[in-house]
Amino acid sequence: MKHDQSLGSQLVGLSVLVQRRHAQICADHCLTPAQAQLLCMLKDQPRGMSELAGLLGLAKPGLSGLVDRIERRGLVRRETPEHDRRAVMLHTTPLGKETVDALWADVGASLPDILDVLPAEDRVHFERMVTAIITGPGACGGGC
Amino acid sequence: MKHDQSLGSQLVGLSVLVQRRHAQICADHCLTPAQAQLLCMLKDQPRGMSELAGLLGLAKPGLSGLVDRIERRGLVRRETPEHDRRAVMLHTTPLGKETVDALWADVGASLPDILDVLPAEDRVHFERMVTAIITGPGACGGGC
DNA sequence: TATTGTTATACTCTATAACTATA
DNA sequence: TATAGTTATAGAGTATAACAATA
Repeated sequence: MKHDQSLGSQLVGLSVLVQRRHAQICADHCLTPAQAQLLCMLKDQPRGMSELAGLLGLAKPGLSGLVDRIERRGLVRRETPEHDRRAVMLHTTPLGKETVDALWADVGASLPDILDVLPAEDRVHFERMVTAIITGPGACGGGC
Repeated sequence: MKHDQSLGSQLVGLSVLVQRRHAQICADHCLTPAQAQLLCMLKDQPRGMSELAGLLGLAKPGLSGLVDRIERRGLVRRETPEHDRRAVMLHTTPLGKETVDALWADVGASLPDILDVLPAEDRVHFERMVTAIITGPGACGGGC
């Protein structure tokens, strides 16, 4: 068996493969991957800008712009809590919720296709290992 | 065992994890991930712009700009073959070769850390499965 | 003074359309 | 006419620095 790539570069290859497909699915829903990730983190609870910037691994100005663009499209809404008028809580709108639900349904339905090359019992094993990796130490919450 | 995420979204999560680390390693070498991927594809052979655009999944104008930026830094060199003076062959310079070799050594050395949560025999199995996925149908050559 | 966010600026990546030079 | 690349333009993403408002 040929083995001319390091495990590191194979992981990058897998990641590129997944991200290309993911970007295509996002585009089908008129979203960018960054917007999809942001929406996903707001799906179940509103969050403040600083918290979100941390979760997404972004600097705050970058998040401000990201939020501007999807707020313009009516997918999220900025709200100022009374107890701290510096802060902003970000909520999804009903349209935003609907959009992100439809997106993740598609992601769940078509991304796992890339595992079709594996025999069924390997797919189950693979899934367990991926779960361990993304919930282990070093996980960044990026996948939402 | 809790299981509240689809396999699709877990794959995206893994991919985000890998890409964040990869982007950091690229930054340590003063490269963006797109530049790293381009250099990697030129590592062993010169290529034409159209071929590269296809391999990278880019439109040709996007590639022109990408090449401009790393050519300015002396990592690649445009060359016109005599037999077709419309064409451009892209070569890595010695500096480019050195840079990409150092980068991929670091990727190979530190990216596999994310698998430390798995027992050793699982890591071997995981690696075999990743190899199958990225060399299977649907593979895009993106990982280089 | 410290914290929360935004504005200003700049650069990279990427897309589409129009263009140039060569075949 | 068809092909190989480039230029023009635009929008998204992200970074740093400077700023405003509130605590």
